[in-house]
Amino acid sequence: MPELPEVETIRRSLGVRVAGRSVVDAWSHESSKFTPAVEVIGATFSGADRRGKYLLLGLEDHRELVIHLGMTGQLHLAGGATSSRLDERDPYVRAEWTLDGGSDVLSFRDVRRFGRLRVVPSGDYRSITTLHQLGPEPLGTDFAPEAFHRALKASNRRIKTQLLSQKPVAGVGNIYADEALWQARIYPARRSITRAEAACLHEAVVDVLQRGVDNGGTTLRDYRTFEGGEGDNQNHLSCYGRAGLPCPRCAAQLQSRVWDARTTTFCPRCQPR
DNA sequence: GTGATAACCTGCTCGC
DNA sequence: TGCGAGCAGGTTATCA
Repeated sequence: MPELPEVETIRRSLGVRVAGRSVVDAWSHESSKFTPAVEVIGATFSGADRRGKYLLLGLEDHRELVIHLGMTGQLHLAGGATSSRLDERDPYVRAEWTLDGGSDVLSFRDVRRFGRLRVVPSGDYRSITTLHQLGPEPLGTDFAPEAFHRALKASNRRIKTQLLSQKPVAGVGNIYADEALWQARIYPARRSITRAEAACLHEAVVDVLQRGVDNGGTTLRDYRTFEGGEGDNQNHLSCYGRAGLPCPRCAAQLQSRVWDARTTTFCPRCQPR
């Protein structure tokens, strides 16, 4: 499932491929999650940016095409204009944009339809609540340990649930939350942490996300890079998805539990209550 | 305002 | 072999 490293990996490839290209035609699935795709017909892409897990495709008419990949979203640029025949279209493609020249098609494929598209005025995210209220970028200079601790203290929810809320910090999903909490030795269901623990978690969040970016993202099932390849970070995970296996740090058996409808893997010895 | 929970969605795995 | 149940999880809506 695309989290910050996966979206960033896609952004880096996508930006250089679509900048300066105009959209001459578009198609969308009938769901209102995807119909905004056709609003960009006639516009020209200016580049690709990212906030948290949101991909922001700038348009030269001062708008942005905001893409959330959800659980299974994939973006792909294909040559050869293969999209015109409805009966030949991949049944899981939810939107397509035909670029100038007519031979290149940018497609958004999303098997489980958890993804969504939106077109907004540049920088105006008020209509997208989560994006509007998004916490600081973890790999940017605004993400500071003190503010992170204050944000975590502001709520009584479980620490992991708070990380997934995107408010204390942007871009963390289930995989990197488990990895960061394991690295920081913090029990995921804790409802408060000390300043020192928050500083440790801050460092772990930055570390696991940067490692994810460096490894091209984590491919467990659906995630693919813009070129269609797999990431490599799944080969570097210490905790997520390893329930029943020995902890790489202390060899205790990693455990799995469900909190707030999210499966969480943790080490009962390294991450005590 | 806050926290918890259900719903959305479909492929895959597992047990019978 | 085939079928049904359960699971995966990011975001949004709803309820207490």
